[in-house]
Amino acid sequence: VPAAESINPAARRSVPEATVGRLAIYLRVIEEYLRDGDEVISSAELATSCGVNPAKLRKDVSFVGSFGTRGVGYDLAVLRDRLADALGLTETRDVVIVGVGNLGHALAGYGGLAARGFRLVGLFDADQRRIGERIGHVVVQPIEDLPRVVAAATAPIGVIATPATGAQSAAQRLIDAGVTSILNFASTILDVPDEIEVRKVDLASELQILSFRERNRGERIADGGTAS
Amino acid sequence: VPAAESINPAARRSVPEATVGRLAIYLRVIEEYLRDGDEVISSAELATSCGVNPAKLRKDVSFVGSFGTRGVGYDLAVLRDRLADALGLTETRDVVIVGVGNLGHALAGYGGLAARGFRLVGLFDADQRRIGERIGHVVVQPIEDLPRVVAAATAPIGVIATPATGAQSAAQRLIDAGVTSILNFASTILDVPDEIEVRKVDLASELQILSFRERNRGERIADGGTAS
DNA sequence: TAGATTGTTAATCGATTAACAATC
DNA sequence: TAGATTGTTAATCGATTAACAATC
Repeated sequence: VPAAESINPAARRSVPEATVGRLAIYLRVIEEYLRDGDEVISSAELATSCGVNPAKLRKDVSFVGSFGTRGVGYDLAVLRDRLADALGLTETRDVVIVGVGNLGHALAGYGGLAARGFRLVGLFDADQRRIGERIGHVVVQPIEDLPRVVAAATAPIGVIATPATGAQSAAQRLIDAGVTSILNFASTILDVPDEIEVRKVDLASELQILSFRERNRGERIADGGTAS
Repeated sequence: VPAAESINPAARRSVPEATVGRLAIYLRVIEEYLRDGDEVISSAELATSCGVNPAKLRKDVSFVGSFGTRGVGYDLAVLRDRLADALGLTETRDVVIVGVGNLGHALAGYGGLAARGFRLVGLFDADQRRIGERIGHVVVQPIEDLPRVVAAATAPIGVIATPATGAQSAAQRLIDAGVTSILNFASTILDVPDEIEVRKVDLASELQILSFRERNRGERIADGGTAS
């Protein structure tokens, strides 16, 4: 008897973190198949293209719903729409970037943002000399203008692309302005309140992990094999 | 009776993937404490600074060895040396970057590389117009020169910073040249042989994960809380 | 009906963490 | 000796995957 539990709305199964990341990958690969004119795909084929186990793919998709056809596969257009919906890509999300050095420039010019429903609404730098520069259709503003831009945007995500020394201060300014989700490219652990969501991308750490694996080749006992 | 197992060298416990990533973080934070002139630290304090559970930190460190002092803590200099050693940072690792657009520029100019024992030995681009440009002390070369540079380097890590359309071809060139570890910034799943190690950093995916979390605030049932 | 493939259950595997004996 | 903190065990938790009933 499954009982009460399934009635409680708070118990609705939340999508695991790892699954969310993979759904984004599935979505991108699905779009490639659609561009090629395909209409239906099996979990086996899609999983191969995404570099995952078919069972894992089906399980991941099942968190969003069940809209495949047994004996046939998934309708690619339906799958795309449902995943995009689940990932919140039907509405545009605003993004502000703090720090307009090399990395900030790269992020600001990254076409993938707009392609996936993100809109860059602000570029900020503490360095006077960078103020006024135009990147794409956005002009670099002084960091003091951050609160005004955040207030005008709808729940923007803050991206920190400053040097490590400026990262904590950038985070504080973002939080004070009302930002609750931060993507941190600086190699610093940010000290933030619990309710602020932070993700960290650390280039040097990624290289260190690769470096470690290389050194330990062969020492490994049957590992999971993170293929691409 | 623990027996034979502990004798078999292949059974030597390998360091888990997730642990390797955190060791790199611990190392960076330890270096900050050393700069401040500190000499000893408890797992509790270091764990707080790194945003992890003290038990997890001790467990992670124990994969590398046991060199703390009960009742006292860890000697910071010893801990740094052992972690750096375990992560293979005592010897310099060579790095080549394929694709010198905005992101390639950012990576080439990233000071954190040299600071953590990585040496940029080659910059390559398929676009004629970019050949010859000097970034730092490295000059951009035509992609055809890749094999020669890789052959001269010691097991370099290949970084792909091309647009998505050029990523698979870049990967193939790297592999043909003899590279076995690849860090992929392009938003494409690379099709590579099993023995090639690939890590993927996808900016848009990171934003999508943040975006998803934001949308589902409150729906979550007591989650792990990935603090900073 | 026979063949194929999903959706889901249950088993497995690995990672996190509480707890505590060891020991400084 | 008393207090502190490590190193490690064992329990918990969550994620992966094999397997198969459901069903097109």
